[in-house]
Formats: sequence, structure tokens, C-alpha cells
Amino acid sequence: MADKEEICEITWIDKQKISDVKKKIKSEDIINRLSETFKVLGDATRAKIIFALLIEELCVCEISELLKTTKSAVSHQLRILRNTRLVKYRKEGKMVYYSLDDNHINNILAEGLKHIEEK
Amino acid sequence: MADKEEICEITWIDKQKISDVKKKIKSEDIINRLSETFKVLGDATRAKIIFALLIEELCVCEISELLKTTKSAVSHQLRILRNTRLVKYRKEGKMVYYSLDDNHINNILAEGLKHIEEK
DNA sequence: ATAATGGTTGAATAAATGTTCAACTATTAT
DNA sequence: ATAATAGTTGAACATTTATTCAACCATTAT
Repeated sequence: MADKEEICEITWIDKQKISDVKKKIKSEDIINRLSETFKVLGDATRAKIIFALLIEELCVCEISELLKTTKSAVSHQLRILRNTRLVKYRKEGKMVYYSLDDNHINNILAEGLKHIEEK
Repeated sequence: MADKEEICEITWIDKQKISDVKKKIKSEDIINRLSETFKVLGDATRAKIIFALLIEELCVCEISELLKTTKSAVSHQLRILRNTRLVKYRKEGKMVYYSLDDNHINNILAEGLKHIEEK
């Protein structure tokens, strides 16, 4: 009961709870990497790109036409999607065609949709 | 074939593709709301709070102790989680206990974990 | 070789975001 | 009533982040 004032008033129970949760919680590293992934999906432009690629592969020019933004902006966002292994690409002459590079994306999006459709 | 230069060189096919994707893609509104949800999960502090609440309900003081941050910072993030209906709370005396308020969170996180564990 | 087009990149700018700090409310104990 | 504690809130600050712009590379056509 030494440092009662430090962590709420219910010190003893509190310490039990805290250390219990600390043991059971996912590792800091995993949580950080997971939140990084969600952060990537958490931008409207990138989300639109992904939903478009869910339908079929597209080149940068087509994506920028679709989103009504510059090729540069699209390219910047595609780089982020590439780095997080969410999209892959193939070159065909001058064109670069992007497509999804993760089987789980569909499931992640589907679960997210359930949340927003619920309330 | 009027505005060939505007959208890549393969104008005709391009227009077909674009309008096809435009028809099939999820509505702007849904994509925006979905990316908003992912944005909430895309912050390390909020993600840690959620993973902690996944184990058991906790008061603000316990969460701040667990994350080694101020109660203020935690409270600010909890407000965001409240507004997006990811957590709920109950008051007990001076304490406010938070818990998860969405059955889908588990699934969303699980799908996200599959992605980061894959590569 | 030169021009034109698709795409990438880095720097700069503007907007969004997270934490801190101080002041505040609400509840409990003295 | 007063003090103490749990929690919330708004403003300020620093950091991050997305878009724009210009310059650049790569590929194809003339």
C-alpha cells in the first residue's frame, strides 16, 4: 500500500488488474504495426484507390482520372500502399498497372463495413 | 475519341474501364466513413487502449497507468473512441469505466493481424 | 536524336492531428 | 464546508501528413 496516491485509490486491486492486463495484452510491436496498417487505410484517397483496385487493376492515369486528382498525388499514395504491401504493380510499356496484393484486404474492409453499417 | 490526350493514350478502352469502375465502386460516402473508422484505429495510443479493453473494462486512471501517459491524453483519445462508437462507458462513483462497444472490433483486428503476420 | 506521354520524386506549403498544460466539474471523505 | 481525487475540456504547441509544383526518368513514336 506504499504508493496509494499514484494509481487511483483502489491500489491493490489496481495493481493486480494492471499487471494482469500487461501480461495478456498484445505486444507493443504488434500493436504498433497493426495501427500503422489501419492508418494506411484511414485516408480517404488511399481507401478509394483500394476500393477501385478491388474491382480491377488500373494504371496510375486511370486512377487519377477516377479520383479526379493529379497523377502525382496518386503516385505518392501508391508508394505508401506499396510499402505496406497492400498493392503490387506490373509495368507494361509506359504504363504501370496496380492491383491488390493481399487476400485479407477484402475481409478487413468487410469487417469495417459491418461496423459502420450497424449504427 | 475527342479528348484523347486527357486520359492516357488508350482513350476508348479507358473510358469504358473508368465508367465501369465508377459504377461498381462503393459510394463515396461509405468509403469516407469506412476510412474514418480505420483512421481511429490507426493511432498507436488508441489501438493500445482498444487492445487493453479487449481484455477487460478499465477506468481512465488504469489506462493511463498502463500506457504511461497522462489521464488527459487518454481522455482525449477516449472521446474519439466514444464518438465513433468503439467504446462505451459506465460511471461508478468518481470512476468512469470504459469497455468495448462493438462486436466486430475483434474481427477487424483479427483480419488486420493476418495481414501484418503474413509478410 | 527529339518530342511526347506515363509515372516517380523531392521540396514546399497548408491542413490535420496528438500531447501537454491549466482550468474546470463531479464525486467522495474529513 | 473544505480538501482530495477521477475525469473532462479548450487552447497552445509541435509533429505529422496530404497535396501541389517542378524537375526528373523511362518508354514509345516520329
